[in-house]
Amino acid sequence: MNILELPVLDRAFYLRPTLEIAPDLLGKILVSTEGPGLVAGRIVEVEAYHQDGDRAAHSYRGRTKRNEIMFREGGILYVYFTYGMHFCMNVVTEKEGVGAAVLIRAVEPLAGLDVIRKRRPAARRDEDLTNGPAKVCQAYAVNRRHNGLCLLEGPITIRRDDGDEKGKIVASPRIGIRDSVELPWRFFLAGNPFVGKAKPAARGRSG
DNA sequence: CAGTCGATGTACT
DNA sequence: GTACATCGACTGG
Repeated sequence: MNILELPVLDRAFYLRPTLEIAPDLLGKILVSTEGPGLVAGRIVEVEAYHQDGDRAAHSYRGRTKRNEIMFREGGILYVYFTYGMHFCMNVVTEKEGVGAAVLIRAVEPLAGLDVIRKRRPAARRDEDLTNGPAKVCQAYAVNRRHNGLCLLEGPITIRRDDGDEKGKIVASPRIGIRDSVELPWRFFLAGNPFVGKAKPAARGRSG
C-alpha cells in the first residue's frame, strides 16, 4: 500500500458534528511529508472538545487569541502548548464561528519508524512512541508553527484507507481534565496496544 | 507492574 | 498567582 496514494479527507468530512467526526477519525491515517522522510500512523485514540456545554474545552469561554483557531472553519490543525514543555495537536471541526476540535491522543506507527524513534529517544518500547498527545506531536515534529495548518493541503494530511478494518470503538471519559468529566467524549479502538493508558484525571493540589 | 512527583512556559484571573 | 487536554524518572512490589 502506498500511503501517499490514499485519498485525503475532504472539507465535508470536517464540517459535520464533532461527535460524529471524532469516532470517524479512528482508523484514518495521519501523514506528514515534512522533514527527513514520510511519517504515517493510524489514529487509534481521540477526544472531542466543544464550546457547547463542555467546560473542559479551550473554547468554552469564547474566542480568545489562544483558541482563535478552534473557531475557524473545520479542516485545519489547532496546536497548543501546555505544561510548559509539550504540544498537543487537534483537528478543527464544524463551520466558521463554532469552537470545536478533536484531540489526537494516539496513533499506531505505520511508516517512518526510524525517524520517529530518533524524535522519541525516551521511548523504550515501540508502544510508547506515540501513545499520548504530546508524544504524537514529538513523533511528527509538530509545534506552534503548525497551528492553523490546512489538512487538505499538507504537508500534514489525514487520509482514508478503505481496506482498513478498525474493529470495535469504545467511548469513555476524557483523560487529564477536571471539568466536564462526565462527558464520554474519548474514543479509542478496543484492544489496540498503541492506545494510551487511562490514568485517573483527578489531581489535587491542596493536600 | 502501579503509584508518586518534578519539570517548565503560557494564558488567564 | 494558579491551573494546565503531559511526560518520564523514580520508587516499591
